Amino acid sequence: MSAAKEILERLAGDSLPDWHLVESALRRKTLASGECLFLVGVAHPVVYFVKSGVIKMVYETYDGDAWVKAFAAEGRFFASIAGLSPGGVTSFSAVAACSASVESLPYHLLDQLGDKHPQWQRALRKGFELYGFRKEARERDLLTLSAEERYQRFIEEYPHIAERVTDRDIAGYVRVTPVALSRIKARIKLRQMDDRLDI
Amino acid sequence: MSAAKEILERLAGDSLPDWHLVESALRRKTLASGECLFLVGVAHPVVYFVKSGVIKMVYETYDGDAWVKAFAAEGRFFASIAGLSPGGVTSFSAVAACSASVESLPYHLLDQLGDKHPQWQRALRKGFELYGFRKEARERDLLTLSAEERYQRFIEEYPHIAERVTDRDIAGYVRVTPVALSRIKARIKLRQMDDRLDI
DNA sequence: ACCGCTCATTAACCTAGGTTAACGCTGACC
DNA sequence: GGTCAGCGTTAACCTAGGTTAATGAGCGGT
Repeated sequence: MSAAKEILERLAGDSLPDWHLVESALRRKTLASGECLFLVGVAHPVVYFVKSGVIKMVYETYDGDAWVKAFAAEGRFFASIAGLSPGGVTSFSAVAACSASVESLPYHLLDQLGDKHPQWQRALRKGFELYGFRKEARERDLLTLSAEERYQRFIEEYPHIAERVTDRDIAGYVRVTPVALSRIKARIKLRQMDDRLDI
Repeated sequence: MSAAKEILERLAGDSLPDWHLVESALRRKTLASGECLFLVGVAHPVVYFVKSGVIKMVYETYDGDAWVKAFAAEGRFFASIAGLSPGGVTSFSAVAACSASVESLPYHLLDQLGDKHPQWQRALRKGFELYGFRKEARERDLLTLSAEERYQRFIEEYPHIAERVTDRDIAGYVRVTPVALSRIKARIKLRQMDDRLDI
């Protein structure tokens, strides 16, 4: 059975009708590390589901830095919400942070299914609710934690992602430069050694 | 006509049935500046609508700083998404940033209306979609802009809020200390004077 | 085996912002 | 009218992180 279906039905709390429509619209794509799924600033009303690997969503600034908005690993849906609504364009790019495979689905199909079946509308609503919940947490981390705390939390919370992406990308997620991240790691290691000596 | 109703029906793209249920569940509350609507860490499945004034949503850290997650002014809905789901607790506090009046609505009513009427489910979904869109923008600002840029963007984008809340709260939103914000303002003013002399 | 690439680390220097403290202003409350 | 508390500003000092550059390790391509 499709992993995506299972996740959506858990969201809806119900079985989802017309799944065959999803099945036939679904496109599978395999990506090498560094390969781009979509670029910032384009109309792209598509929702993705990660089958394997890690996708990073990045904001590129005018002066060439790339900050990592979020990672999506196996079992996660993602999309640029700004790029979903008619006339909207994506607000970030999506790039494979390691070799990955994804499934894609045109958003208008989900929208139609939502209008047709309350179960689907509910699944979508719960999906956005969950998205809002996650964004709240990310916003809180960016507002209230120091760079070092954000790094520590990231590797504790997402070890399965941390071990597969480069330190450079982790730095982009923590919102420091790779140089600063290297210093932070050295600082933590030093402190751990001190702690051991203190016993 | 209720301003909240108008906004919700625009989201749904349709008229909303059973509005009388909302009408009779709605509670109005007036708040003096600094008065608290709800505290962090409590079960609070309530959605608010701002009739007048400005509400600030704040994260309190263990060492006593208060960072401003967001402001909500007239015409905005808000809630702690984490506090909406059964068993969840609010992830921030809501406090009046100036004298304000709000309407409140138990979330379970909206949830029920959503299960009962597709128009409501759609309104809720669109509401969360909009919330996600806003959170995406906030996250991007925190990730890609400097403190000074965040301040400039805030006063340009929300002048009607900036003029009514304290600099202290603006600093909390921009994610700097009040002292640093004062320096930033001085820096900007100095540059503007230089610009004028350069003509 | 060699080249060339990207990545992680380290050092040196610089800057923005945090911290603490002092000062003046305003507005609420006796 | 006097007192007090909170706010915004400024100054002095400190620290975390940005910037630039050099170094070395790993690795795919030839």
